[in-house]
Amino acid sequence: MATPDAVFKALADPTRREILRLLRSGPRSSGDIAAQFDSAWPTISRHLAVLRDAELVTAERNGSTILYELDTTVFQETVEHFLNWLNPGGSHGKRRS
Amino acid sequence: MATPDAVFKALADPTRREILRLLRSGPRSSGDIAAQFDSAWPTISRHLAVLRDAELVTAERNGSTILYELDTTVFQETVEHFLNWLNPGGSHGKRRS
DNA sequence: GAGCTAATAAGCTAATAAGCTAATTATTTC
DNA sequence: GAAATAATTAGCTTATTAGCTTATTAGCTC
Repeated sequence: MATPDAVFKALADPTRREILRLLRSGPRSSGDIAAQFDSAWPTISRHLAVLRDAELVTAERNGSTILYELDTTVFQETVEHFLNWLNPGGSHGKRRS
Repeated sequence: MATPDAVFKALADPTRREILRLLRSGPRSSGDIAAQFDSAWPTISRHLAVLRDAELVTAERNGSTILYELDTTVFQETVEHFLNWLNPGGSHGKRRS
């Protein structure tokens, strides 16, 4: 399992969140993703590595390209766990002691 | 509203998450919080400032001390918003419902 | 106001992370 | 195997952040 550190840190960058958003519509290749941004290709590649480490995306080679795919399970588990951890007895809605 | 940047960045540090955990049991003074950690007092004070900026805690002066209190609403809103944003058609609460 | 305590701000150092360009590793194609 | 394309890794620079120590602000007590 990815650590909360890795997950939250990965999400703290707007470019990376934008990459995740881009992947909502389906898997895309690294180059395809990089083409959507102004940053240089290697820069996006490194962002993708951070997202991979955090297990927010999965990468799979498909012939000559590598397809990245959104995976929200780790995020959801991290958040759920963290909410329970923060507010053990409580409701999930609003804080209400 | 605190930006997602601020919220996720604040949560990316284990010391800060531990501070939040500590505040589950109720409001505490800065000094009281700092006493629970090995780090120097000003260091914890700065972590608290980061948490304040992210609106994950609220600070209220109470006589000579300042009381910090956990506030989970921003976190919950950020996460909820982000999940919807990520997974527009999908379920929000629990994955697989 | 002087003295005391609680907390933050300022200033510094070391480590981490983002961005670039150039070089390297895979994979397909000829 | 050489050439071409896709993607990552390496190396560098700059900016941010965590940690410390010292200095300053805010409130209380006398």
